[in-house]
Amino acid sequence: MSVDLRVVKTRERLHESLIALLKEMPLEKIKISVLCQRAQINRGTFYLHYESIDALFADFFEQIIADLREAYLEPLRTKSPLKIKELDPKTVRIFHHIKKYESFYRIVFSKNVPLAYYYMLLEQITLNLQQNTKATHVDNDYFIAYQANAIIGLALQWAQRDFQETAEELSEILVKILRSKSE
Amino acid sequence: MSVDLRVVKTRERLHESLIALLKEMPLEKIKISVLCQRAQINRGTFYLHYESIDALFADFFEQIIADLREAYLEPLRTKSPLKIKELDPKTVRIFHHIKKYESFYRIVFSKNVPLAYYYMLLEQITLNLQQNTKATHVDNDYFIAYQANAIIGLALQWAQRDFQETAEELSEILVKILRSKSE
DNA sequence: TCACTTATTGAACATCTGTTCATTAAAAAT
DNA sequence: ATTTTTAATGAACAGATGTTCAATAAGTGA
Repeated sequence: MSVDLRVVKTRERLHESLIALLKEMPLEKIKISVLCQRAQINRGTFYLHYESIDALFADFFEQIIADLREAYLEPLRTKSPLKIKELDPKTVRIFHHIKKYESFYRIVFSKNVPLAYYYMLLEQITLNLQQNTKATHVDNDYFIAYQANAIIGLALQWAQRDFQETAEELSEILVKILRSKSE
Repeated sequence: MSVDLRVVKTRERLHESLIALLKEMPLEKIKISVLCQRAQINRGTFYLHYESIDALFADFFEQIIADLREAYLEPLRTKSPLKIKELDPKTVRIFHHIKKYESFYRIVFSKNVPLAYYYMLLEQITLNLQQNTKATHVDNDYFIAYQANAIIGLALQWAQRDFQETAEELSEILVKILRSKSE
């Protein structure tokens, strides 16, 4: 009753093939036909599993987002919800996460890629913020959206600088910004 | 030495054709072949002007961004740079701008569209913020990136709510958020 | 092990893409 | 008004897409 082994193998081969090709060319240049050739998979079979290269990549990114979800749970074991004034840069996990998967986030943040990946990341950060903050504002959804996008904004800027700074430095910048407003 | 009339006409027809088709189907479903058929333009001619449907749309969006640039200059005629504490919701123009071009921003914020449009909007908001704020932070670029993306974040949330609120309400929410941090 | 279920295959098809090139025709320059 | 310039055309091409369908073979379950 579990998943058919053939399905598992096919998806595995497609995944491996994508990773291999990503080392040779940008995501948008990868053709389904070439991917399948490499993976030794019939092109028609590809469409039984994914509708596009982007959907295949989204499958990967889903796993990465899952890792972010778990990373966020870590600092919350100590105390929750966090208050800005007590916020220690060391409890901020997001930038370490991004650095860990830097090669993926270079793609996720690249111009020719669909906005869908941005939304996937945004959704997870939003969920994390919702759990960590009390609903103090009347317009809480907007407040959360503001914060979540602002954090991604730092990540975008970081990417634009080719990830020169360390994750710790980014965390400190975030904390500094958050504190600078409650002076 | 001005632009050849034929070029102007061709681009005009392509623009009109795109607008017409956007009323029938989402951007990503518009085929170059169909667009050219409608515009009575040879398909090869399309490629003399644009490399893709996305590039054609970007051409439109460029004009819209230009309108945003001008709209931002308006409240600055009174006093500059603005300070948060004096910030009046009526001086915030961004949400009126988005509401004005709502049908375009529904596309710009949609999942299957390239991130490039987001960056175009981000760049303009960033430029506007850079002009309106003094460089108080050491990490000023990050601070600006934080603010600019946060504002777009409000717009994204607004779009997700199908633009139910008025532009004034969004402006007030922004001002409220900015003030709530300097209490 | 054998019968069953179903994922994968290969071939074929219409459509769309991106490009080339000689020809035509529209606009600019004189 | 005529020449010159160059944008637009139409045809043709290889390659990629997305889909269908009967045949095959791999995996499941008894």
